[in-house]
Amino acid sequence: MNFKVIEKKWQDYWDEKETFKANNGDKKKHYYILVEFPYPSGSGLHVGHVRGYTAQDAIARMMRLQGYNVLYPMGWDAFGAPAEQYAIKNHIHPKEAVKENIKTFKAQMKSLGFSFDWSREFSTTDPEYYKWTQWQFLEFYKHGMAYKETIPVNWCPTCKSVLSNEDAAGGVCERCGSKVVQKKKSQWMLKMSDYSESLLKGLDDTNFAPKVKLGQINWIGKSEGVEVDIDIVGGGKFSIFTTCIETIYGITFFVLAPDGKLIQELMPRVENKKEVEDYIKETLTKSNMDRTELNKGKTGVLVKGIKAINPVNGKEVPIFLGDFVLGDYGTGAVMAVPSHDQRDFEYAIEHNIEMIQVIDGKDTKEKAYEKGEYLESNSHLINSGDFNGLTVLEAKEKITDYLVKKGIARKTNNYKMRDWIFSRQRFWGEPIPMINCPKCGWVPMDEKDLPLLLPDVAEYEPTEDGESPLANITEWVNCKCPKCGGDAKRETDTMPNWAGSSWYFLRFMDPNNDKEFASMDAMKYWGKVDWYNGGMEHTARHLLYARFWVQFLYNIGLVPNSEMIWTRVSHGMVLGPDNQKMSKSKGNVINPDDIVKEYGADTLRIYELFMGDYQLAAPWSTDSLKGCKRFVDKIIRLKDKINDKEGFSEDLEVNQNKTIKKVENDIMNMGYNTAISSLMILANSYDEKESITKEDYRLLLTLLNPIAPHITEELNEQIGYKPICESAWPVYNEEKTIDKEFKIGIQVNGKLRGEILIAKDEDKDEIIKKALAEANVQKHLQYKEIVKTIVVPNKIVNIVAKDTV
RNA sequence: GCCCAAGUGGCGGAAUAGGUAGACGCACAGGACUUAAAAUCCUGCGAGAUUUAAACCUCGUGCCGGUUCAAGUCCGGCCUUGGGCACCA
Repeated sequence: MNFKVIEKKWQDYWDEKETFKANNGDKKKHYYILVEFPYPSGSGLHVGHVRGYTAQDAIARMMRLQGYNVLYPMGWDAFGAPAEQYAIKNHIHPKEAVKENIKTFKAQMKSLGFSFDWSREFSTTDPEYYKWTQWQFLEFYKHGMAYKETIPVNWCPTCKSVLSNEDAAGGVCERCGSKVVQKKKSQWMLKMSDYSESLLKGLDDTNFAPKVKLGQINWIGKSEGVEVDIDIVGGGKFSIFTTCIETIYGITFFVLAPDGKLIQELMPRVENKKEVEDYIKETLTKSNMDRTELNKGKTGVLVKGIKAINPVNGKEVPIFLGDFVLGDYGTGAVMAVPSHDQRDFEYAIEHNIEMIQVIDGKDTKEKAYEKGEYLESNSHLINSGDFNGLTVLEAKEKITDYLVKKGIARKTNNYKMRDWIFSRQRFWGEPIPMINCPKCGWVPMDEKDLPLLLPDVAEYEPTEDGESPLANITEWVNCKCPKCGGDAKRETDTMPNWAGSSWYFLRFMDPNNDKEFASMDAMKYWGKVDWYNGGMEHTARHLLYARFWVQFLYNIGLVPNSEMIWTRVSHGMVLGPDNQKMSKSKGNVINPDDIVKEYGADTLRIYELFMGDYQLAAPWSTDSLKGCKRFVDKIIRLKDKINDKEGFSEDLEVNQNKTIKKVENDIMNMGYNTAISSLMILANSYDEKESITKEDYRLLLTLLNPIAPHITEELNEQIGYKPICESAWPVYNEEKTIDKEFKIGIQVNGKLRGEILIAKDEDKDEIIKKALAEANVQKHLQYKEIVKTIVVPNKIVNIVAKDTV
């Protein structure tokens, strides 16, 4: 059988009949299945994409047969640096490059038979789409959620672009791998930090996989603590934030952030100005990553001439600068308690500072006695004035109360999550629709003028000084102020590629709407995305950005729910045959096109789901793939066994019912590999028989159809049925999923000593009688007295016996 | 350093709620069919002791201990690998 012909035939059939079109407002039960839309890179679809799409496709296809109105859409996340880099490298316009790449991707997806509703396809680079991304940005601006600020940002000298903290992870540019440096730049920011608590709480309204939720929680990084005012000897004060107020009596120094405002204010009083200024300068050359590198020395400098006062005991202690304290986290100043914080401990040793132990229970000469440890043992306070003898937990509360009453402290929460740096000095992004007027300042564009199109130019490489390529295009930059009508200039920065992907799942619900980004009716009809799948690498930031975006839209009344994604799961990577991450440099990349050509789409689909636990990484094995090909061949061969009997074969009934149940449950629980294995078992049981009925055969085809849709449709047609995609999913009978007779194990003292055949739900006494009659069981009971007999219904018998002597 | 996940045959991996460990597939070996090969079919396949053979027995799910009639699964303590976050106070 020629799979190339068959696959094409059915793909055309589905296209023609619009089999996978989802209808807004349909009275059927509805279900929204989403996979992350890809960035259409020049290298084409990856076998990793195929794994995720196939899994979601299996759910979509099965649920359609079960009578659901399923929305399974696909689109393109085509803005962003990689598209621009690719275009620069290959000397074509990014618009053209993206168009080409989308064509390739789409053809590849079609060749794999994914049941996407192509009528809803769009790209984030379509003006009809990014018009709404810009419109939403204006909403952020109008609600005070977007602002411009000059901040030190992560700067990639190679890409000549600013990167978000997230993009600069590891001190290295995510895109090109160059070392990231710090640079001051005026940037558009979104006030994401306002949503810290709400993004945390919102997780309760989702059904994300636990590890996904945890990823969100860790990223938000809430810590509850106390902010305390610290007086400076001779006037002035500053605040510190601590989560360990119980150790306040142990303060032996304070550390200020070298890049903070505080040290600048204190500078006139500093005695060793030169030393301090040098240290500040040195710090500013380092990225946050360098500064927070664990294994480096604890650099710092004593600020001479200024001392601070410990508010609980009036003790005067020195102030240091240390680059491990960051200016933009907390208050930019910390209290240091070397006896109870390892980092402070090392700093104290390095700079020869005294230590005071204030919690009992462990020696602190070699190593700090830290929070994790002392909280667990709930030790007592020492050297802490009136609070001596209290347990750590009591002290935490009492000391906080005391300071709050005194009016010098406040209970506060700190979050690691910062505002979202929303500017990119790039050509290939959504232009930010803001106008800078010399008279009126920043003025938002009138929304009726949206979309603000990217100019059609030949030059789109970044400028040397790091300004966006748009800055060079004067005819585009120069404009009139919407407010006063005077000469003004456009913002030349563009949005990050995270922007378009933060709301695309809303657009899929109503993709052709030219009045609004999506109608409330459409969003209410579909509700939340029922099932969202993507790579683990996107579960932290993309998901967080998208949730933030949605929560904001909800707060201004534009979407019906504060969370628009119900279940989020992630799949494991497909590794190369060498068990390493696939990469061109390692030469271990498998191209799905080659596999489709040689083995067919169905075989590839089966293999990608059969290769292992869906949520874990699995290495590619062409040998195993061949095994799946053999399975497909076996399915084809089974057709020759069809006899002319009506209905189902009686002796297959239990196995068939079992398999329907298992396939259904497994697909909904991401147990694709075991679903396939149970289908193999069913196929094997058919194969053992002399002949099977048409109905038997059709059942197997239907069950396999969500995973291998082409060949099953073809065989189904050949035996004279209407297409599976227009038929119903079989319903199993729970009663018939269990054999009438089966074997159970007999144990003596927990060790397996025999097997007996029992009837389903057989009488306990009868089972024991049978068990005791087994020769080997008797042998092991010799010279023993039976103490207890445990019968687990339909599972196992365990006879507990002890020696009679 | 912190957080998360995972460690089961030669390999990928199975094992609803603690109940016969190794399903299913791959690889390998032997056999059948064939002029031959491919394809297909049959048999074997965790380690070990014993035996003509089988039955049977012992050990076995990263390591050490525990709970239980019964542990891959639960508890305590480690080790290793992968991923995430990282001097976040």
